[in-house]
Amino acid sequence: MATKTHCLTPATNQECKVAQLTLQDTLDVVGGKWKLVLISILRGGKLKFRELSREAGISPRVLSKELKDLEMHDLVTRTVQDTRPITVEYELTPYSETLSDMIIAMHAWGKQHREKVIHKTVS
Amino acid sequence: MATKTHCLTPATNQECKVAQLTLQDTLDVVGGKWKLVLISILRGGKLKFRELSREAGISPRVLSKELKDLEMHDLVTRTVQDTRPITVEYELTPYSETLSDMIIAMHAWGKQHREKVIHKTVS
DNA sequence: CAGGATCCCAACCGATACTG
DNA sequence: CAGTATCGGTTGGGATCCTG
Repeated sequence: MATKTHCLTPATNQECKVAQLTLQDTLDVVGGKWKLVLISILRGGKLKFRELSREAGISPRVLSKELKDLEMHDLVTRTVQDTRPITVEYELTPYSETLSDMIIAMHAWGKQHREKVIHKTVS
Repeated sequence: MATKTHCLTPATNQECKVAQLTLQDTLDVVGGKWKLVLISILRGGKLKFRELSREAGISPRVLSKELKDLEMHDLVTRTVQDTRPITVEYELTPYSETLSDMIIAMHAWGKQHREKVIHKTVS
């Protein structure tokens, strides 16, 4: 095949494959319907389980799973408060800040895209 | 407000909600398992349906659906070639370039994250 | 309140076979 | 080759109830 492939950086097909896998790594960690939304919400500060559930509009069962995943990837911390009844606070880790560029880019794109769609619809 | 795009400091709940919806808009368009991978692959140049299927490791049925979605959002073009048998080429639109920042950020994060995980595992 | 257990439905997705 | 149709497995996720 014609190897005029041009990925993110000029590269061989091999490197293209690697780039693809790298992208998929990212999607494995923060892909899906909720993870980035939750992280985005937590950027506003720590929240309790229930608050988070309400903010995101996500059921407890799914939220619980998502938070476990995020915790496993060192993106959020889970802290049990010694109250009565107990409450649990979730907070972003310093490591989660590495996602900032991505989130900002996605947010910017969504905004831009919405405006484009509106233009198209109106015209 | 132009400086801080996120609700870190004193932002209203309203603005947080809007930010969340904007992020979800993006996820609606390019979220899921395949869309960004396909776009990433097509950055290497136009490809025929089968080539794309092989490159991504995606079944024809799913690929067909994904491409329709992408085409609908003006991210790829579908061009029928007058060959025998006919072939169809898929190519990124100029508009798809607006996703560059996002894809680059995601790629960079995946790379960085993999290295971090390796460190953790080794240590 | 946190979050696990259960039930159940819908979407997703892969494999394969088939048609133009 | 491009793409659809069919089937069947897997996953996602909402609702509800339940316990510590």
